[in-house]
Amino acid sequence: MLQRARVCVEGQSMSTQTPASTTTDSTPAADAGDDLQRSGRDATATRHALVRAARRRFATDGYRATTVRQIAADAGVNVALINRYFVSKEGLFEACMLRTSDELDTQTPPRPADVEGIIARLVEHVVNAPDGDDPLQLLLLLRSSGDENADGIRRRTLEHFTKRLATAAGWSPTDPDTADLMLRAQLAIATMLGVVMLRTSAAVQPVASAGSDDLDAPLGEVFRLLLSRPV
Amino acid sequence: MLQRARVCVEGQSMSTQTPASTTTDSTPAADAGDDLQRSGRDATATRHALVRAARRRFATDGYRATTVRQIAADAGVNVALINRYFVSKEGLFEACMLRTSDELDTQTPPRPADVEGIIARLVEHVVNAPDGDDPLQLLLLLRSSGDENADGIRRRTLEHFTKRLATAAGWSPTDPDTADLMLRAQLAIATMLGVVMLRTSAAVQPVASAGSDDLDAPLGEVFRLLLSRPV
DNA sequence: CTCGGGTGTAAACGCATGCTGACTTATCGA
DNA sequence: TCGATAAGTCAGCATGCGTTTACACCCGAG
Repeated sequence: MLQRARVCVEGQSMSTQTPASTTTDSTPAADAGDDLQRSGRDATATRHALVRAARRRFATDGYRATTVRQIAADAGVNVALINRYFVSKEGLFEACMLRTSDELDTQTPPRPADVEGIIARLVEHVVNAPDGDDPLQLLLLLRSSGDENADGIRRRTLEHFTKRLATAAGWSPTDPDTADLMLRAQLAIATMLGVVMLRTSAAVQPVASAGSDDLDAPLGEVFRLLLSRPV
Repeated sequence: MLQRARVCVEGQSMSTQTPASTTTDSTPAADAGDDLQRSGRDATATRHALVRAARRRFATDGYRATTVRQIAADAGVNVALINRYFVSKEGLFEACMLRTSDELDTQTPPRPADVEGIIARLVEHVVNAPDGDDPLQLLLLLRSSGDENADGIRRRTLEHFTKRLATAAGWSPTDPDTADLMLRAQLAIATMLGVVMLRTSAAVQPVASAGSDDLDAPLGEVFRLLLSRPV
């Protein structure tokens, strides 16, 4: 190892970030080449830019098809910095996965339950797939790096997300009546992932060009069927 | 191009195939290394073995992560024969995709409708995912090679499958009451793909180890909700 | 027998990839 | 002001990839 080798998630802990970067959060940015012309010399911003670019590339193109040079170019950063800050390509992927895991955590409630609200948010995620970064992070959960570490994180993230969703829908480890909610919540997640996949990666019609008006109703039905308790 | 460059699907048109190959069809064969110790000198059998091995590799590991040497080793065949018979790795992928497209075609009825029967078959496909070759071919539909040709075939296959399923469920291009069935059929396909993905690629619990008893009911509900006309 | 084409083999080529180590440049406290 | 250290740059290495080329083998037709 070189020096200290800090493979951190650099998530909610950073505060003084993004200098000279106008597109910080939820701007569309359909083109892959933003983050350019940064006024360097800011390690935190550099790491952030790398993770941002990497998440997009990994999610859309997959792990193997993405090259570190592409990521570095997208982030407007020298290639060697990937190895400096994340040790390896796989370390960067792991950081992306951890970040997605954290974001997913903050977006799903820990314990209580408001099934209709949850359903609405799930649908929103799927529908907004082509734009923004939020739905792409879902596709990241389907991408395998082939490495034990990163894929373990991926599996645990999906299982944790499942438990969160099932809990929000009323699952309880003690109540045998809610035992199947775990599996049902996971089927809902599988549906989400499948739809996002078809919409973005494969661009299959008609679902790829379907809007909120077309998708809200059937998706809501499916999620309601899976997550609402039959009283 | 070298000589004639026949990139054929070699599907239903071959009859005198598989000499000295005991495991021809639906044997489990969870290990990746069958097809070995072939008694060479049979181009048809060689092509068949290559496609068989390639489909498994492409479906499980993805296009980029699969190497031609792996495929050749799985098929018990020299690497150069891939280029001889399929011109390139991408040509082999295209042949795999075409074969999947054809098999999917023969398995879905062309016009009539027996929704319950269709649903039962869809569920069967998903549940049997870890074993056999049938469900793996579904994952192939999610894999992108990055090439225009193969990915076009993939998109068209998915769209054709959508139309088949919607038609079987009662969709008619003239009847406006059935207009949304197209999208609903595609959501059903997305659900299938998502579940198979979670079961095989990510091995996420509890869906990965769920059996027919656990999956039949909720999956049937979802497919029925999406495909059955509300009278 | 011999010839020729179909089949399989072995070795290597060119290239792109991930990664490394030595170097330069900016930043900031003493 | 100045040097120590962090931040970034550059050229190149080693490897694995897809592909190609040249060669050996088998077998039926003439």
